[in-house]
Amino acid sequence: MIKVKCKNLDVKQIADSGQCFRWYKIDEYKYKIFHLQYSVIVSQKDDNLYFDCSQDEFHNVWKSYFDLDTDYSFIINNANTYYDNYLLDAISFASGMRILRQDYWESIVSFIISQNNNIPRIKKTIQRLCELNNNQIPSAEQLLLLDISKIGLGYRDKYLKSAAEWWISDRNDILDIKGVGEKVANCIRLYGEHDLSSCPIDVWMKKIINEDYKGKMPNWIDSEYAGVYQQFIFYYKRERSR
DNA sequence: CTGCAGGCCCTTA
DNA sequence: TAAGGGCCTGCA
Repeated sequence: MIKVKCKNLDVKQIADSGQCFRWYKIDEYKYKIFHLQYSVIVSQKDDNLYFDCSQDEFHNVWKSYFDLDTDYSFIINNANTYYDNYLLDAISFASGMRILRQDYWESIVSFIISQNNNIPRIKKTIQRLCELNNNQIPSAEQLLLLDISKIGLGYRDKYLKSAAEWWISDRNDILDIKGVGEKVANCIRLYGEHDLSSCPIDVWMKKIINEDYKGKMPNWIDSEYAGVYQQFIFYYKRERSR
């Protein structure tokens, strides 16, 4: 068991932020998390995180996954320069939010599935997809060989096949994938490439812009941390609307 | 029963 | 920076 002290990290906030779909809640502040070929049980008490894995695995895998080398207090302080009270309220509400460094291919698969979909079904579908492949996200090559027509993907099944073909043909513009538009592309850039300036504008963000920003784009939208600020606000809005 | 959930594709104008 | 209908599925 590894114990790590972490500032600006709240596993519950991350788990409920809609960026990851393979976290399984075991208990309050305790989750089983799958990433690549690894899985770990993580629990949190105050600023301490407990990882049920070896020192080596923590340093090679989970430290990076949780983005522990990024200084979120800097990103949070930088928000003061925008004089945006809604953003500052969201940050104080969700100061443990982080952008995980998820696998690029898994992000492509996950966020294609997420389109026009709800989180419980996204999670269920991804789990069934993994069950077809020894409880791991199938690689592009494996995906092309699998029958994915009966796991509840709906019309998105052909988009996943398109993504697999795109991957194998070694292209690089994700917008060439059928089923990837601007919103999904920005999710892939933010969560899969850790491009913190990418800011997915989904129906919730549109609602926030309309209701809380009077229809005007926030002035931090072109910031190098726009994706992180979006994550604070998205979580804040959704939690308060429950 | 309808409506809808963190969109995108495709047709049409 | 065009607009809008259709789309799989599960759940309220």
